[in-house]
Amino acid sequence: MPAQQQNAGAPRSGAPKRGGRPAPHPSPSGDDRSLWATTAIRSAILNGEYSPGERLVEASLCERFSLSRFLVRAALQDLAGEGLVEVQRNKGAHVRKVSLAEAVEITQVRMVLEGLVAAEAAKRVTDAQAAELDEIRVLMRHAVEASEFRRYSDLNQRLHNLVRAIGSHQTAENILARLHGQLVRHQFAVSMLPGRLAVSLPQHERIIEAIRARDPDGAEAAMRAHIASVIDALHSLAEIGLS
Amino acid sequence: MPAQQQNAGAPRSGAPKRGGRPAPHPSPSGDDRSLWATTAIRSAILNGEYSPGERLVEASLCERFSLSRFLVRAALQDLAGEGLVEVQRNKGAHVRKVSLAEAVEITQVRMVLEGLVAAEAAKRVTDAQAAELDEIRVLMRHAVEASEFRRYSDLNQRLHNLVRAIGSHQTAENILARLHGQLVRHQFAVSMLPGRLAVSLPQHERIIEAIRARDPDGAEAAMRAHIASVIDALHSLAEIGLS
DNA sequence: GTCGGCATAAGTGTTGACAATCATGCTGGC
DNA sequence: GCCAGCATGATTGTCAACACTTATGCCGAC
Repeated sequence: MPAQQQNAGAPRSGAPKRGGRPAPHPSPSGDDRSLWATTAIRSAILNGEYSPGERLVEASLCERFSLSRFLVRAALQDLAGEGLVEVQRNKGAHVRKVSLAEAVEITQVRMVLEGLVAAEAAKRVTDAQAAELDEIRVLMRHAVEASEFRRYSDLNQRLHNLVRAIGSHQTAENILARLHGQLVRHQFAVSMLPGRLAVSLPQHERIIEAIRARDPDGAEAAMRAHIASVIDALHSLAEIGLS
Repeated sequence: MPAQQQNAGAPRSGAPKRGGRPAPHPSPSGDDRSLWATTAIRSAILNGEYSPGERLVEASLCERFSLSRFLVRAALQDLAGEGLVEVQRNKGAHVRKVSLAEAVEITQVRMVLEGLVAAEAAKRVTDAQAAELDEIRVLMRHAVEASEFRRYSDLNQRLHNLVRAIGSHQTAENILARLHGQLVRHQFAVSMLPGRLAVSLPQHERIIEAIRARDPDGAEAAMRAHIASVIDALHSLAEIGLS
């Protein structure tokens, strides 16, 4: 994925040398270390152990994860394909830094894709799945009443995952998974905006209702309306100055 | 530059199962062979020189493109990330075979993404771009009147490219480019269906009109309607038995 | 004849070393 | 003091050889 803007960035004030990384060794060996290497580095990035723009030196990664350089390189190439890191020839790999404008673009794409998936879900939903949707709705209401941010956020994730599962659209799911990784950071900020919870709940309820009613167009519209409001929230983040 | 590496690669016994590949050497050397390797193998696949499901043996590719195994492997991994090839551990790489069901999924995703891009295009179109759109419309009409399939197909491509350019949506464009590569074969078959030309023209005209009228919702709807009809065509391909 | 098991070939996975390139600090002249 | 140019260290790019896995064909037992 070509980045539109190269941040030729001056070395930021942040510490280039970190005292010490966690250095976890849950399974440094095994049958398929290639897959594990990619997974390990990916989750390190997603957990924020490497910040956006930070350089990923192959030798350091080798040491930290007890991997050969071969595997590290393969993993970095994979992650570059996922849009999580960016590699420049002879310059090495960096954690990709997504600007707010890019975050908006990504969310727009999410909007239309999740809309598609929601429509498919409305066509295919089974009674059991409908019941599970309803269960999530109830739990969400309780979470909002109790103002439990964390719980609501988990339910939000669970709802979107369930909708994707019901929709069973491999192609869309793959792309969504890729995009999701690229803006974990931004999404977190959005969910923290004041009043977001109360705005979000009725939108989610409308999505659930449309799918339960097996109304594809309604489900797509509801999903798009929901994510459109996330985009608005992103823009207001820009005004506040966070990103 | 460096001493030209000779690929001592494959001293195997007579292995050419095929009469012979074209074996083009337009630029076997240069400054960045890594990128060239990926490009070369990709276009070989897209040109149909390797058919879906066919195995891509590293040594053969080395010989054919005069590349080291290292570069071939890197290229295959890249193409796997693009969804053009599929690699199985210890089993090697194959040209990915997209089933008709997958082609439908991909086209559905294209539908919503191109819809998004069309809407953006309607918001941003300049007068000069509007004029170019109109030019394409005129040429399309002439092509249909003369029943010039090939010319119409080119114009179709040109129109979609122009819309993407106007829309300026990097994220959507990247995904669309990836998806496009995955179904060049199917798309060709669709455009050959009888009557496709006459059906397609008014749809394209509606897209052009909506963008020229700076009507985002109309543009999105028109684009979606157009690609939805391509999906119908794909289904009818299934009935005929082609794929 | 056919089926299981072994020997061998074909092909991929991985490694360590070396070359090329980029970043950095130093020297010397002005 | 400042800048060009070189020496040097750090980091990535590439290779050729080797290790491992999977496929293929042969052989003998039944």
